[in-house]
Amino acid sequence: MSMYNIGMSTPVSLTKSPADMAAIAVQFKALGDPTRLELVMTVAASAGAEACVCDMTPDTGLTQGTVSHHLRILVEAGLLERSQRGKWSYYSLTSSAERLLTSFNIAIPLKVLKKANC
Amino acid sequence: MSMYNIGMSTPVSLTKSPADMAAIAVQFKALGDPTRLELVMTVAASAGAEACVCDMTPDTGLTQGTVSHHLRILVEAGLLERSQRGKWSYYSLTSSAERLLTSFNIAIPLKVLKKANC
DNA sequence: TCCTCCAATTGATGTTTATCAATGCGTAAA
DNA sequence: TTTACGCATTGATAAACATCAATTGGAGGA
Repeated sequence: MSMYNIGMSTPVSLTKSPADMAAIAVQFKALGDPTRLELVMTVAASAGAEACVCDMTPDTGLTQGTVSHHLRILVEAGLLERSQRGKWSYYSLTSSAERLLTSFNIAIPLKVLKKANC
Repeated sequence: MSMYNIGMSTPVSLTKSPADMAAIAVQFKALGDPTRLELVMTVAASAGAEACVCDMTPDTGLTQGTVSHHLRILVEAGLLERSQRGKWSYYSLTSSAERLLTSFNIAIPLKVLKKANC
């Protein structure tokens, strides 16, 4: 594994393959739209950590079709999962999205906060 | 600070203001382009943690003007800094970008890896 | 079976974006 | 003061994207 420098000469190892980087770029791109970032936050903030389209649509001010379109992009990026129950589609965070949000300190699991003195 | 659930009912606190979220979306968007992600990685991997346009242009296969365009977007997103010395423009990571890459395990400072048993 | 409801899909449209070729702007060397 | 070099900027163009209105597709309920 090759070594490089980052910032003030702190040694680092670059650990991702080109395919990994491409997948990461797709996730970045998916979260780069304010509407989609809001949707992900809404899911994270929902009771049971899942939300259906009819819950999310009013907040956005967009049409149902557009929200559905954004949710599909988030699913294809590997950030949301879809599960249908009856007439409703429920979206929840993938573990990948959870790690991502936690890493960016956007949503911080309390058990991590409690370990802060580690 | 309001409380929510994430994943398997793990309690979390959402800590970012709308303005923060907008800025984060801009950074996600900037990194959502494969060329720009590559540019950031190139800077991170360069000796002295900085690179000039003439170094980065050949790798991308794009024209100099296009690379300059992407670098400007990264600067405006707060991910890169520009410093001119003589005829050359050197780009380096902002502390924001360093934290971001580290958080995503794209580039892992070794001193963090050594703390892995924490 | 028919009707209602939720969500996905389609087609169209205006906007944004990535890209190039060409030009302009400093800086330093000749 | 020319000349050469590195980089930013501009204008144009084609592709990608966000959005809406309308339609389609399932899943229950009447």
